[in-house]
Amino acid sequence: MTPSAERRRELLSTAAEVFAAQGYNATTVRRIADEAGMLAGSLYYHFDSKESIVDEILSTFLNELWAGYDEVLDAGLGPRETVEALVTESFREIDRHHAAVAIYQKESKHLSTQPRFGYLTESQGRFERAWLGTLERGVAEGVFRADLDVRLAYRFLRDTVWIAASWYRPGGQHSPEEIARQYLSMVLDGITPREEQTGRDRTPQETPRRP
Amino acid sequence: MTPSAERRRELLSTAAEVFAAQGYNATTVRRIADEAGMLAGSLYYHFDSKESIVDEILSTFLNELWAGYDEVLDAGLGPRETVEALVTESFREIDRHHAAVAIYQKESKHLSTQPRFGYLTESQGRFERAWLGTLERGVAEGVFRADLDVRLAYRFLRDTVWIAASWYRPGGQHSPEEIARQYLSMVLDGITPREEQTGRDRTPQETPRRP
Amino acid sequence: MTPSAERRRELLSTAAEVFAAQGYNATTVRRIADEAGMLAGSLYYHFDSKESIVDEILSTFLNELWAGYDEVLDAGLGPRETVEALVTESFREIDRHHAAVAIYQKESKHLSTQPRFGYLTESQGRFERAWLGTLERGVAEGVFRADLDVRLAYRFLRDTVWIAASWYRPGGQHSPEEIARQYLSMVLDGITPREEQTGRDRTPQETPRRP
Amino acid sequence: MTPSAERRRELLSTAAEVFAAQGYNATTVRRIADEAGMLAGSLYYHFDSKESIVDEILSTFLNELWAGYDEVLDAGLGPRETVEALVTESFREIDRHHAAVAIYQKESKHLSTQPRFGYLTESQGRFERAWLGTLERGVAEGVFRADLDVRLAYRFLRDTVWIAASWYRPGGQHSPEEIARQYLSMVLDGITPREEQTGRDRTPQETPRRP
DNA sequence: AATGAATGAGAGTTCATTCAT
DNA sequence: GATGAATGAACTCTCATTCAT
Repeated sequence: MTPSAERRRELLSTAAEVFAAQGYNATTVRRIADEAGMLAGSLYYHFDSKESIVDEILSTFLNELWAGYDEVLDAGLGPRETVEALVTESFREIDRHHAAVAIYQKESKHLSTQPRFGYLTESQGRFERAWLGTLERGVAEGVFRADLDVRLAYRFLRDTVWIAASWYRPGGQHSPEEIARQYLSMVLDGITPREEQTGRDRTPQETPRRP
Repeated sequence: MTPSAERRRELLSTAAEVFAAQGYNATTVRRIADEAGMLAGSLYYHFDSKESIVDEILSTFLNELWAGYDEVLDAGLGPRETVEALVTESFREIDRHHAAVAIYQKESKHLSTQPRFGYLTESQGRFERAWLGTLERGVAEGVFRADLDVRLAYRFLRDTVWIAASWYRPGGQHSPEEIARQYLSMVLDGITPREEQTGRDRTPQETPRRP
Repeated sequence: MTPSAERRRELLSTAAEVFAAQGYNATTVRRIADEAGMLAGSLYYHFDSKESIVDEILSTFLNELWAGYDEVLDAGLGPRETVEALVTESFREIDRHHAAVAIYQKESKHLSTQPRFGYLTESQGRFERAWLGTLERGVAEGVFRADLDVRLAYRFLRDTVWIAASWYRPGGQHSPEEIARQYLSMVLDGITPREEQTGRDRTPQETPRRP
Repeated sequence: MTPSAERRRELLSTAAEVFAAQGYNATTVRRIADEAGMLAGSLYYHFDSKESIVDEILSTFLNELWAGYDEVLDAGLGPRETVEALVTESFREIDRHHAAVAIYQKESKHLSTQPRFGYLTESQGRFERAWLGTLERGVAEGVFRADLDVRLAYRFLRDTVWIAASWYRPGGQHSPEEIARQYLSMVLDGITPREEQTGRDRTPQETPRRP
């Protein structure tokens, strides 16, 4: 990585942190520059515009996210295992890119109205297809409840996972895998006890962290 | 209701709609005024500032919300029934004040840093106590799973419900009670089938709409 | 005086008080209306504009002022007695119209640039001629010091008198005549003792208040 | 002096000129910017607000003024000489900072109500103590007339001197020292001739300009 | 006579952006 | 690579004024 690219990455990381904390609109480019130890004008040596900064933050994040997702989706897992793997992968992304995820969560609806951010809408579509497909397959195979409103369940799962970015802080007491397991146990089995439940064999297994 | 108060309510409703759609910061008072069919300056005959508009939107909403919540919390219900009633009440509030809820969801973190919006923080505290208490009681009584991480479950339930305001549109095909029932069935029983499940008696009953 | 004219006079008095206290520009017509117990718009039933309010305040004041001044100037007094009478008359005007005087003092320079307030400039001219003439006559007659820079002395006297409006409050411990006597003693005799001074016969006599 | 500080000084000087000519409230920042050859927004690169501009103008002026006054007050002069030196110093300040003095004269009453301008009130207090003390000392020592109402004389001297800023223009035919001499001769000896007056020895001497 | 609601011009201020140095 | 100074559009808000009632 060239030194220039390294600086760029630093700046993007700083900007993401500020955007996540204050919101895109409420964040001034001056504030970002302050945080990076330079003057507002100097940022324009590195980036075209404020917009192109979020753009790069979000697209970088989504590229990585889909690399992980596609690996899961192409692995030929069953519906339940797919759900478990997608959720776990999501919490890992929150762990690694929590600022980008928070921005994505808060601003994507607003930003996606602009052509430049068309990929947000596109990504949302892939998202929807992946989840809906998995859920429908699970219902068909009897792995998920027959009376499930899959569209509602899709929104439920989607929101449930990403909203965690609003409170999750990396380095806390729970690893992303731990949080994923807890979430999955609630979503898959519910918060009320299952009488016949033996525990171990129904609770989602820990997915090993990839190297 | 005096015509003046009626006009005020109309304007607040218009403003709430715009705030919810575009975000507080991204919304100009000109836009609100446009939508209300007047000039930007004219808004200031009715309100002190843009801030006092959101303030009134949010505090009105929270007052109504807590009226409903308190009724539930004071009813002496069991933990499971309390959760059901709170979730149902929440979806009703989303139905009635979907714009206010969306604003609350998106902006309260940011706004609550200002003293004027201290009641947001306060409300969040009451919220947390009500939910945590109910969950803990449920675990103690064996109504909820013993291995539940209640703090995590609290966040899960809280966010899961409110985030629905971001996609819920009143007058759609599902009534708030219907959506609440579906959500509750996922949260309480999970999305995987329960072998011994008799269905009817474990699925949350429809809570009758209050007159 | 018709009741309408009476109300008008009240409003003008109220307005003058506020203008004097806060300055013309800094005073909002709403503030005046508040003070008068009505709404801002209602003032426009009585007056054409904010400007016409000051206009009426100032022109009324100046008319009365010049009535008094002209009486003095036409009385055929000597220069010293003329100065004494003008100063005394001025302090009486400050006593009666202290608000108008304060406005005149603070705003006339600014207002007189507008054609509508041409009479302010005109009045200032008459003022200057009256004072300068009196001073020159006094110097010629040996009543005032021969080395006097009359233009400087004119400004000195003019400012010295009117500036008192900025701190004078009617009903205080000194009557206008008393203040006039003190001022005149400073201006005419200076603040250092005159060796041969017998006091009584050199201190300006109290001018009897007109009925 | 750095070029930046120099620019700042220029802008302050321009602003002071406009404030003095039109009054603080009546002056728009657009007008100041015009006069400075820039756009309104550009002023905010140099200053926080319109208020902070007057603030800097007034506080800079008062600092310099009190430097001069304190030198006089600490010099151990007699009361008459102190009055002469203070008046002379004042006219020099009017000469150097005529715009700031005019602003001080017109706006300080209004501005001093704000906490930020508390130093105006404070300065007025020091002013009062300095003048009153000197006058009282003079009366006690027999240098000033025994029948002097010192509070009245204080106001008289204070206002008389500063009001001159409203008409004084630097570079006119009279030097500040010349005007001070004339003023002092009126104030100390009065405008009527003193029979026994020897002239030279009682007229205030020209105070040499400090290097 | 007065109200209530609005107008519209313009105020102070913010901020993304530019560019010569 | 970064600075310092500026731009210009847009923003929130103020206020004198209007007018139907």
